[in-house]
Amino acid sequence: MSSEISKVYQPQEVEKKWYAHWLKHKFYEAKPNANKKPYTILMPPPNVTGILHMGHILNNTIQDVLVRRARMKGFEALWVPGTDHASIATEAKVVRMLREQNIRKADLTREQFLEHAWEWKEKYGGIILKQLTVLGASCDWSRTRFTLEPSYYRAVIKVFIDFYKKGHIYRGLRMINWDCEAQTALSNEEVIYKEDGERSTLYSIRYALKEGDGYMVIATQRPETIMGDVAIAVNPTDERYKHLVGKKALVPFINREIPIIADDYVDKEFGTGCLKVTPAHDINDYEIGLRHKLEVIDTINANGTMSELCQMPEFVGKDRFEVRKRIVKKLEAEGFIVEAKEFVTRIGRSERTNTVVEPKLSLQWFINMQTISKPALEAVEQDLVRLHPPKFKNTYRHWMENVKDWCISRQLWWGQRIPAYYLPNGEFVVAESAEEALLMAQKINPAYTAQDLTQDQDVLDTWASAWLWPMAVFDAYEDFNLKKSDFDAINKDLAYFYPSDVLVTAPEILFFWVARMIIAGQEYMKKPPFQDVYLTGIVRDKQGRKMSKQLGNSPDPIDLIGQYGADGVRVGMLFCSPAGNDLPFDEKLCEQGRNFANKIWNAFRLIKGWEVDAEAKPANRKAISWFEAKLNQVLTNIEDLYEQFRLSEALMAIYKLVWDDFCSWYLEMVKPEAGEDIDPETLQKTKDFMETLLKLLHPFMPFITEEIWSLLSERDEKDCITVSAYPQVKPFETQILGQAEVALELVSQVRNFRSRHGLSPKLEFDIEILSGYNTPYVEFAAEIMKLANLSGLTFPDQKSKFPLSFVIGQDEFFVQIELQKDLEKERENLHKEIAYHKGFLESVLKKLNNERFVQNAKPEVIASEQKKKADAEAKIKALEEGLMALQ
RNA sequence: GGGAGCAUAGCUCAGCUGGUUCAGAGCACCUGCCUUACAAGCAGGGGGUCACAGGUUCGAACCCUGUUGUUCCCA
Repeated sequence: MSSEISKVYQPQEVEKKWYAHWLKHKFYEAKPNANKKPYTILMPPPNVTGILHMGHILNNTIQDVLVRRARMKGFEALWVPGTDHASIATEAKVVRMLREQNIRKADLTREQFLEHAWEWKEKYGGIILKQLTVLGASCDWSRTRFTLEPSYYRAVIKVFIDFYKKGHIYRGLRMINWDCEAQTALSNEEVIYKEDGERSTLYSIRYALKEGDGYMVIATQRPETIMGDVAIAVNPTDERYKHLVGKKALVPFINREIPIIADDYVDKEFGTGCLKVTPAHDINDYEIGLRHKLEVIDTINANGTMSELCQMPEFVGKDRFEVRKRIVKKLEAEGFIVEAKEFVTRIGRSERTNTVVEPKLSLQWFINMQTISKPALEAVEQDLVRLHPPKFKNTYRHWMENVKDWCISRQLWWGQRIPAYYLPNGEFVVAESAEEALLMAQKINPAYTAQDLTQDQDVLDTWASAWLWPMAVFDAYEDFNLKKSDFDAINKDLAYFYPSDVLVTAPEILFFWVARMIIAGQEYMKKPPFQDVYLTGIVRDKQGRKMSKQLGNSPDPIDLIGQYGADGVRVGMLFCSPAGNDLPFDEKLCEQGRNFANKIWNAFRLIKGWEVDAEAKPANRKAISWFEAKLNQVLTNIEDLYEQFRLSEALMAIYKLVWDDFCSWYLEMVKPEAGEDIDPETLQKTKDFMETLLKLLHPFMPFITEEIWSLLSERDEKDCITVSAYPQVKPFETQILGQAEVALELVSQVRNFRSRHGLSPKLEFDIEILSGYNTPYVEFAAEIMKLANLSGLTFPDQKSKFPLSFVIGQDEFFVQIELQKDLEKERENLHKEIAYHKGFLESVLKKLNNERFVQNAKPEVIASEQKKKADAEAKIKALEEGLMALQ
């Protein structure tokens, strides 16, 4: 035994050493190779603002497993890393940072602000990618991309222009979600609602009718918007108000005359059944307004304060929530309020700033999704893109069939600036550059100069750049010709690596990102950007809560890796993560991963410690043949599991193969007795097996496998497991597997027997076997004797005089040992067993005696029932005889 | 409010076209062991009315209906 090998596996130095080694030899850099098939994975680019959390660990471990396996299987495997500029999140971060330095964004020019933003990005933007190296990510770092770098910027702008020319992009007045704090529009997906709703007050307010003394009572939670009211709506079937439809009411305080209208949207049950219609401040009211051709009165400014249009000077310029408090008091004082009650409602808040989102009519840029989304829906429907697990197909279809236009403008500076240039006459032109825009403008009026043009102040939604990721990472758009709306050339990288093979991401961004990437891929490449989408679960804590910074319930992945090793954390993460299922994370899983690494380490130590006797004859051919068959059987299964993206099951299969079959059975079979040496053939075969197992393990546990690989034999420094050839399935003997199963069951039963009778494992004895089929016991006699510590196995013609026996199937085993104690207990056990089998026999007989069963069931089913009957009868007979012998 | 999914051992999940690969795996648990690869280990063991109620069938964890609970998506 080489004493310098530690008894416990110590991952820390090993991991650093090998990661550096891999990078040094550029093992993970890929380029088009005519002799190999490509295998591509594009990393979902993490936000530059983020730091590594458990979700990243899960997500990137899965990608790494897939790409490492593909690389070993001989593909030109490419994993492209990168980061996303995340416009809102990053801008918010930079604004906050500047505020701490007493700098206000409003005091900076656009250029000055962007300088700060870039500085921030350079400093903190790469943290996650750096952290991924600790996990062992086998990315091609030479291809690291950023969604705001120059060539990517150009791509986004080209696509905007191309879409505009094709008529897919328009500028329009729409009701959008407005973040009053960030002062920007939000997409629907950026508005979040608290799960259980939020408490609010529902006010019932009296509106006088124009004619007579009557009044109507409306219910609202936003009394500050009443000055924007343009109608009162009731349900057309509501008998209470039918007679009022067509009449007029008066808005409190300002006494504007508004019509009373009938609209299906109104819920008779909610509040009083009368709805005040405020098209400027509610999306549903806006739609009612459109149907009834009502005026829009916008009483709230972009920053959330009341505008002049509210006609109440005392409120102008005051925040809407403050105005709500004040106007309630005023309404109360003047007797307008009938009732105020608490209720639970859904309030939309900005994902980034948590401000209550204001529905706002605003001029924004939109992408019309109707037509362009069709090919993307079909791609999934026809399984050109397969979602894993497939249940997401429903969700996807539902979204795509009800897709809404996509608001892509954001009132921010950090991002790709919209390439629209406004002219003094109110028109605008869309162009790649200011110079080009001027030329276009001069076609409208030759007198225009550069000073007459103003570029749109807004930038594009981050997803409007991220959706080009599969193409832009290969610089596809550098060859895009706007004039003909097509590529002049498909560059080598793009031609070779597009489409990618698998996208691994979270279901939360199925629409945000995945769907839109498919749309863009179909639009420009006429091919979806990936074949399989593996949707991971959400990592939750033990109590089932989502892990988040606010809750502080997420362990720091870097600490975990320090504690359990990267391999241990990877394995722990994957143990509990079937695709699409949330995974309740428990540090214990990492512990299990670490323990597994240690087990592998010790198997290696055992083999490494063997002294070889060059003269010794091969002693373990049976064990070797068996393990070879077992290995191939499991490998077949593993391949199948990978095919179905059932990674945690594939890992479990390997885990059991290594721990149970290899360590607990095989190594125990071939292990030389203490002080003895091993024969050369067994040693060689065992090392080969170990290498094969290491290769199977490598995608999951890259570091320990590389370390052992290097220690197992003398190797050149480029001879690394990470670039070795993955094991291929070979045909295997099934017969020997069946025999071994029978033989190993006997070993277990002998151990069980010892345990039941309190016999030491060291006490040797003979076993007599009475079986109709001795082959398995004969073939594996040596292994059985070694593992069960028997002094002999014999096959007599008749029953033994020894009273202690046990039964497996139809086979009886007699233990050659005089045991006086515990006869009573033994009898009890036998009684129990007999009772069980009699019960079982009865249930079988019930079937066989049922005429309808015999008539209807398939012949093979009947045959199997008959075999069950025979087995049970034989077993009962044997057990009863055993019982007799004990009397 | 509309749609989709899920409910199997203490926990996390397998269980394909109904029938011994049908009640399984890993972890946890219990018992005995420091047996010179590994106590981060070895050997053995217990544990589930397959959410509930009906139905179809010779036969249901599996198919159908309803109920309850739960998760997600959309409004």
